[in-house]
Amino acid sequence: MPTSTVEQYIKTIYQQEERAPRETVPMKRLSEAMAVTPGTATAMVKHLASCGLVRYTPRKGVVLTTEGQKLALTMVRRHRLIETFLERVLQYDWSEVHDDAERLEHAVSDKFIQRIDAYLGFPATDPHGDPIPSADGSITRRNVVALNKCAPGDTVRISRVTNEDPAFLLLMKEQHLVPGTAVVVVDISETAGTVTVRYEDGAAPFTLSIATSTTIMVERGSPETEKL
Amino acid sequence: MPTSTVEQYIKTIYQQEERAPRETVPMKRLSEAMAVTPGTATAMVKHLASCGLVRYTPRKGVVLTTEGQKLALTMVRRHRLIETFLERVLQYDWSEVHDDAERLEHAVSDKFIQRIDAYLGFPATDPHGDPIPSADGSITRRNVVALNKCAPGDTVRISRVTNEDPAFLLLMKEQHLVPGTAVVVVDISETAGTVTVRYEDGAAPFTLSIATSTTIMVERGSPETEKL
DNA sequence: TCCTATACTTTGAGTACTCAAAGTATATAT
DNA sequence: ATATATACTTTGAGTACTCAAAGTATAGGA
Repeated sequence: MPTSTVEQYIKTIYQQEERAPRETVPMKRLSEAMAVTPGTATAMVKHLASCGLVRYTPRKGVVLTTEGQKLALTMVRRHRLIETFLERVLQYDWSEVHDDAERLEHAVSDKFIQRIDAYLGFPATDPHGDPIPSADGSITRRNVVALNKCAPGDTVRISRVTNEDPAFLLLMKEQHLVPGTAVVVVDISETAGTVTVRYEDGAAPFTLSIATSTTIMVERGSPETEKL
Repeated sequence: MPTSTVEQYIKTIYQQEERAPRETVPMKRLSEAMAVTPGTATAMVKHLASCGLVRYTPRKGVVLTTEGQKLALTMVRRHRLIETFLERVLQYDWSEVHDDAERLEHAVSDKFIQRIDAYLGFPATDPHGDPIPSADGSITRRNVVALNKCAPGDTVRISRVTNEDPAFLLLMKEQHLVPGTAVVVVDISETAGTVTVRYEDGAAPFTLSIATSTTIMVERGSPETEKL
């Protein structure tokens, strides 16, 4: 039985690997993501290696083993199902779900997760559009790009919002920039560092920084095109 | 912020005080209830006293302070609301709810509890008939007696089942001996050590031991009488 | 009154984390 | 080739628990 601290480290390493695939995760990034000192991260990583959850190369970094990936996907599944449950059933706003899910995911049983999965009708994604791994650990990755990688004129549909900042999520909801919404890219200005989008229904256009737009993942192609 | 270990000790002391009111809880009972060695209980109790949660008299025992009672009632409220939620929403059997609730109660936020309370329609009791303390810590105690304290011929309604053994709870459900059910006491035999009850609808009577019958709390008076 | 069983406390040590601070390796710039 | 910044590791110590085992107080029986 892994402790909840171990679960949290493994999940964090998974998220760091996701952000930069095919690279080892260095101690600096891990310790910052876990909000601990580098020495603590080193000590923990040695322990994780002795448990067979990661492969650790001193002064290089760490990668998850197959077993580590399995545990990570279990935790991601728990986290995302709990987030979905909090939003859909207990009326949390999508900006509020993260912290509570972070604490609950280490306390729930497999039975609890199975039951909320069934209660929610086996959802494919959480409120942020993140895919929910299945019980056997498989995860479907959709073909998405960051909003800032689109070209002016593109019609795109918002698929995921990976930024967890509650204030940002609140703003996004106000502007209806949530998974499922279709928008047209009006302008991307490297000079101003901004991205402007407009809505198909003709509402006032909205501008955000390129930095934050990297956290908005979209599917290319208008909804109409896909229907063909 | 109390740790979940502290929360668990306080809740356990509360339950022991409930079982024998107006007495201090000795270390032996506490250490057994917590499944730790007596030395561990002594050390912890000193810590709880230094936090102002209990009053501790060496070699006598421990009593909750007002602050300790407040924390205990918070934990009892959480536990019972979670149990109710697991049974009513996630389709757990009442014999299964305890263990999951025991782990979740230390991980949930106040907001989570508020939302569950509202979602369930502010229930007064949990699946075992135990009263759920309100958010301000008040608890309504109904006037109940143990089944073995009744007299043959009494018509009683089951109010609480304080035995947590899953096998026992499963049997009780099979026999419809759950909170709300009205039964007539047929016979109490001190010699045989048994209590026999029959159902008002004429189903076959059921016999259980006096020892287990002490965990079944009932209200005296037939439902008809109460309607007057 | 003394004796003994029992309950209780104390002590020393171990686990699973954490940090601060000192020491070491490495990439890069000069 | 050497210096330096940075990343990283090691060490020593602290917190919050836990147990085993040794020592102490107390109630009740002889």
